[in-house]
Amino acid sequence: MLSKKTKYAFHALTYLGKQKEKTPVLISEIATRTKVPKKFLESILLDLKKAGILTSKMGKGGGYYLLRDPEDVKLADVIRMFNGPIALLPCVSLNYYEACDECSSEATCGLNKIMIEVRDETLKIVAQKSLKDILKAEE
Amino acid sequence: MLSKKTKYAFHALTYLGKQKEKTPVLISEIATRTKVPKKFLESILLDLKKAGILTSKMGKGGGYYLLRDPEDVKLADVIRMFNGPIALLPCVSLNYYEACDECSSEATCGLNKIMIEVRDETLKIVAQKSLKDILKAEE
DNA sequence: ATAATAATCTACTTATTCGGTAGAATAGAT
DNA sequence: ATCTATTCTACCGAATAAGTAGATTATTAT
Repeated sequence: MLSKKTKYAFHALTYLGKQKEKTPVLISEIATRTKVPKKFLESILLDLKKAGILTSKMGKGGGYYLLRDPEDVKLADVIRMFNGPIALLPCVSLNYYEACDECSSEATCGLNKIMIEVRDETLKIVAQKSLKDILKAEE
Repeated sequence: MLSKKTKYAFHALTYLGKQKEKTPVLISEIATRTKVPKKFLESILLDLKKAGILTSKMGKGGGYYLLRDPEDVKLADVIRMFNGPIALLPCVSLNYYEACDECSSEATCGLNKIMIEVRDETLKIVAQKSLKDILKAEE
């Protein structure tokens, strides 16, 4: 399951992606409209900024807005950032690989093989679909 | 990611599935051979017994053994039992469904639609593959 | 300059889950 | 009876997730 943080990140990104103008949107506006707790949202937006997906402007007239093109914000980026591995086991993860303590060899582990299948099918969707696809599906 | 408990359950089931004879196997044997902490393994085996996948015999010569045919132990059964939902969001789960607090309507939620895709692809593998497939892949 | 605005940073708190342990109770075999 | 081995109840510590509070810093308008 995705953490609430991850889900909230998607909600916030979707809200920002819907804006016609690329003018800054207040944290508090995003919070009330997406129903995400404001203070919790703050740290999420900050992470998205550090990742170069959003940027912000301080002071009056400030707020957050999308920096990257929605097409270039892949679901996998957001999931990895807030949720960690996409694979179901560390020994099958591309970005967070860790050897299995129990298995003597991955080559002969049946579970390993099947979990690679699951990973690949999930990645097929999640690494190709982007914020743009979410926005398109909302129309 | 799957919890260690889930992974351990698969290891134990695989070990039992490999037994030629259907004679009871000691918890301690399963523990040492699969490298799963014995006491933790106990509770896992107990859950598998309650689910009707394993059964046990007490006293001398006792232990655990498979009750169900390996083909009838789907990966999805084990994952749901120890890890919960297979879907990535509650609003997309078949067995653990919960409405989304933030979304006004699932019909118009773009994230929801994509996560249904992910769920279906994962289920395609995990609800069809069984312990038998794990065992086969080990050979 | 200064006041108002709004993001940023630091540091908690609280709840939940995970991984694991201890020990008593119970049942079966000899 | 006694030994063996499973079952059951309850607990513990650590990590993580979720959320809160308040001070600080940067920007803009007046």
